[in-house]
Amino acid sequence: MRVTIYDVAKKAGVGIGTVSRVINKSPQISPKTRKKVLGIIKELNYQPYVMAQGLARKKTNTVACIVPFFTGYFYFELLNGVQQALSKHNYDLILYSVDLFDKKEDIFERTLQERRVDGVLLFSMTISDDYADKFVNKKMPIALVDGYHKSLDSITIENKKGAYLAAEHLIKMGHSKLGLINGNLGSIPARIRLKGFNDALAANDITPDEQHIFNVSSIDDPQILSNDGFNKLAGYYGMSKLLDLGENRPTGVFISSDIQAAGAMKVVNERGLKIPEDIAIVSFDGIELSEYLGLSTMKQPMFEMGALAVEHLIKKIEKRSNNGVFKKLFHPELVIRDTCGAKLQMEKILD
Amino acid sequence: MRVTIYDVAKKAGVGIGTVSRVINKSPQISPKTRKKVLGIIKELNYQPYVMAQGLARKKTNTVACIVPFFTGYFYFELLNGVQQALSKHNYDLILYSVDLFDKKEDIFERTLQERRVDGVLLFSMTISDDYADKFVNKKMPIALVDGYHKSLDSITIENKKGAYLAAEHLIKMGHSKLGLINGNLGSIPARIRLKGFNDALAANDITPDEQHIFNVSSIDDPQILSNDGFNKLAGYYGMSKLLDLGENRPTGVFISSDIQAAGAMKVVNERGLKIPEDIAIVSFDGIELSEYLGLSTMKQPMFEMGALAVEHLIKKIEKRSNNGVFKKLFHPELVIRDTCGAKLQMEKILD
DNA sequence: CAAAAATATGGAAGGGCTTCCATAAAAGAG
DNA sequence: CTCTTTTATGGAAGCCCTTCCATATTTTTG
Repeated sequence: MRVTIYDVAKKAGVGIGTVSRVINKSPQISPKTRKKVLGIIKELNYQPYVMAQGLARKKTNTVACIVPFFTGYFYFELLNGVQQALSKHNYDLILYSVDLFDKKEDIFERTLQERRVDGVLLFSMTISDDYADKFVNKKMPIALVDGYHKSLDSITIENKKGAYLAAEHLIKMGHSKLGLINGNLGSIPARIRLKGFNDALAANDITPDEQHIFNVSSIDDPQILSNDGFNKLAGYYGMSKLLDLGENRPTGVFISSDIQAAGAMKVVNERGLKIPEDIAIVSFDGIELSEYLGLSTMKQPMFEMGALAVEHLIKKIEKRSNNGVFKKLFHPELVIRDTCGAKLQMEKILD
Repeated sequence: MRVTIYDVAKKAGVGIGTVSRVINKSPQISPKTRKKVLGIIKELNYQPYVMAQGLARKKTNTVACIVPFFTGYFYFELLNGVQQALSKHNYDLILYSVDLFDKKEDIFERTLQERRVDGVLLFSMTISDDYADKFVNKKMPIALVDGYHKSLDSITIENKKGAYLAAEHLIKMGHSKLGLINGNLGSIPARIRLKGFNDALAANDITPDEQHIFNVSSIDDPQILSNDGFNKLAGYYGMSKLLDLGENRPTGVFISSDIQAAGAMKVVNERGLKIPEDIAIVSFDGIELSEYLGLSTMKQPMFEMGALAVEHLIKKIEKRSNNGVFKKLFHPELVIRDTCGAKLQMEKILD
């Protein structure tokens, strides 16, 4: 039979309320009693039963993370930050992976109703006004990471500035025929990155060439469209299109995610072209993969974003935060590796 | 106020027991009543409250996954299989990441006592006899994935055979100076892979050269030692040592994990050597990264391993399984990409 | 030293569900 | 149409906690 609070109370010769107060570190317990009860707890190896605590407190000490799992590594690093922050606060993490669109709403519905969790972390996904309202009305704390909704807390990255800096860097490297491989323009990051890209061109008096701008929206292959086009295949396909232009192809390409860049690099290699000599690349995200590939990329501080999201969410859960909508914007940082050509240029200068 | 089973019962004009039975798909409910109650449930948008269910049923419908998180991608793919299998059975996944050793035992203790979960999946970790007994005694189902304990269910990979095949492949490619970069020999996979490697050499009348065998155990840099040496840095360091041998270096190297291979490839490139021309590599694991790097590797069917682990665990949880200890051995499969030199050789032949 | 205030403790009620036992309704048998 | 069996339903008790209210104990104050 399980050891309950009653067993502890009886053995310690106190009431169950007292035991409960000891467990919950209530200040209004005499040191003597506390010590006695703590002794018995250890002796019986008692541990409170979370389900019962949850029922009584109406609190689960658990947070849901909804992650578009299939996409890969980006979330892994975020998750790491999240996990560490949560365990510091003694919260558990329930992981929901979403692949299909309707599954997302399913999970929203469940988290709102079942009350299995005290709060929700939503990664890289959109949320309809409808559900946003539901979360607000039901007072279920939610934070979007790498996603945006006007009435919800969100932690995002300066996408526009990132794209701007990436393009600017390529321009500084001497490229004037600039390409862009983007995700689905239906997604906000894709739209904003396009804007940043265009701004950089404009600021440098470069007229964008429509041919050099690829976005996944024109395609209807579901594999290419998955995850809003932020996938390997889309990168492969996009780069093929650019290379098909022959001499007209761009010489420097900004690719809106590392994962797309991985695919893009593959085609470039397959066609016998050299990176960065023939085509220079700067991408976006800064996942670990970029390091292995030698990708020059705009790095997002993912670990920090995950950790901050947790800190903030817990504040809301524990009502230690005002009720305003919290928005935090992180800045991406240009990490120069091999694909942008900066190192190569530097070597030449030094020679 | 929350919608409870009482609200539904009242509105439907039935008793709470009836509502409960409808929810739990009890057969002994007349179709008429079922329909009526189901209607009200939808109308009130009622959903049972998991904490209360958990308390009453003494069941949580949740499984804990204990993962050595920091290491990386290997677990990501396993997790994917796990997650999908779990959600099919309507179980939730609580993720515990372990970095420090004592944290592991902490989590064991908690899962055993708090009863927050119905079962545990332990990835790539050892478990002491002591804790193994505790799990058995407390009847808490647990399955080890990529780990072994005699009295617990486990799902593992044929490490010896995998290493054997990898080495054999290199030998077939014409290499006779074979190197090995291994993890910490304190870990079982590292020991077994060493054995497989040696067996392959013996079977082909090659005397192993001590100099060509690197294992992390001789080092005391904590970074290199982390995760039993299955990390990038260890690979980098190990390969440096082999390359330091100059003309004496091995021409073909079996590296016991993809992640180490990534580090190893980096040094090889830095030193201006070519893969596979100067050094051929076959590694182990088959994580997604290996694809990007063009690594020839022994692929573990990770998704399947994760999924099977779940299926099995749930059977145990739901008592649908006999009580024997379940052991399943998966077979790794050689995936030929660029680093082993097989493709290159093939091209030469075709020319 | 008594009265008032502050502090510590006991335990009933309540949280939302499942389940068992008792009872009511329906079906079958004679 | 009545009696027995089967099937369907109602609701109390129990799962293990927290919390509030009532009471007991200690400390402070005049």
